[in-house]
Amino acid sequence: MNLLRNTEKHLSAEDIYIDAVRINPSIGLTTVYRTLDLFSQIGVVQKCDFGDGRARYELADNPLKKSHHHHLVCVKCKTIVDYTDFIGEELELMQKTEKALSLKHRFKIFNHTIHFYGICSKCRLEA
Amino acid sequence: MNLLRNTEKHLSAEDIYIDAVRINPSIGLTTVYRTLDLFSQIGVVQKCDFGDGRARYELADNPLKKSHHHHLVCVKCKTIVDYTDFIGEELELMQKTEKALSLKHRFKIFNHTIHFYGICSKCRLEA
DNA sequence: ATATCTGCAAAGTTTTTGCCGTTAC
DNA sequence: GTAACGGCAAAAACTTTGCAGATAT
Repeated sequence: MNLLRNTEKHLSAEDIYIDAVRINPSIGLTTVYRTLDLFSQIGVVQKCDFGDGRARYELADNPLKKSHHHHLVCVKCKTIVDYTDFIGEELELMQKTEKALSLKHRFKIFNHTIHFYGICSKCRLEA
Repeated sequence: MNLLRNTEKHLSAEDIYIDAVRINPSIGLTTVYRTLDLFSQIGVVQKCDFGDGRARYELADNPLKKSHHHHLVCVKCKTIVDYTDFIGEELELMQKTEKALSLKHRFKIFNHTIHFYGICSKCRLEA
């Protein structure tokens, strides 16, 4: 039961497990972790750690596709906002950097993430 | 006992705890976590999750300083390589993006990270 | 028949919480 | 005296592992 991770985005392993059980009620959480780990190692899925102790997963979009986006994280309440501003310019720089790093460190690179960290307006007022 | 996180970089909470105990043997791991959490919320320390289940911490350098760097992560063996290529160009783009995001989402942004994900040469050969 | 896949339960790790004594103002 | 800090032990949360049965080649 492998073909099901075309769901949404920012899903925790448990979210995915819940979805998966709806499709195949006999699936186990272990399998979800194993599959996710495999997928992230071959670059199909991007594992994201936002610092809340729970890993999130999303489809590893090709940076050329318009779904390509990055994240803005509130370090207090852990809210995650997706953004797509300046993605064109970002892509250019990232491709250049990726190329340089691939050569220099002999990595096969298949993805990248950008996180901005800050405090959202709600948390700033509450403090 | 707060003034001690001027150590090196990519330290796990436990690494820091071990260092801290050397300075003040009565300190507890809890305090390390509490202090680190506090520091990361005010932007003094950058909490980094590289996907190995253990959070790392490093001094949140001002992006203008030359210590500013980003990371290249092997998704297999979790090796982390620091890089500083194209940091000048990156900075320009990041500042522009940061400004746009601050306004649009009313965040107070104080840091950003860029991660490239791939497979290192060692792991590629072993597979 | 052999190798791979899977679920369950148990174990492991890392991080957080509750409680209470101590320190600071 | 009251509030903030800090440590210890216990708890919690997430993820991984061992094992045995099932599936596929």
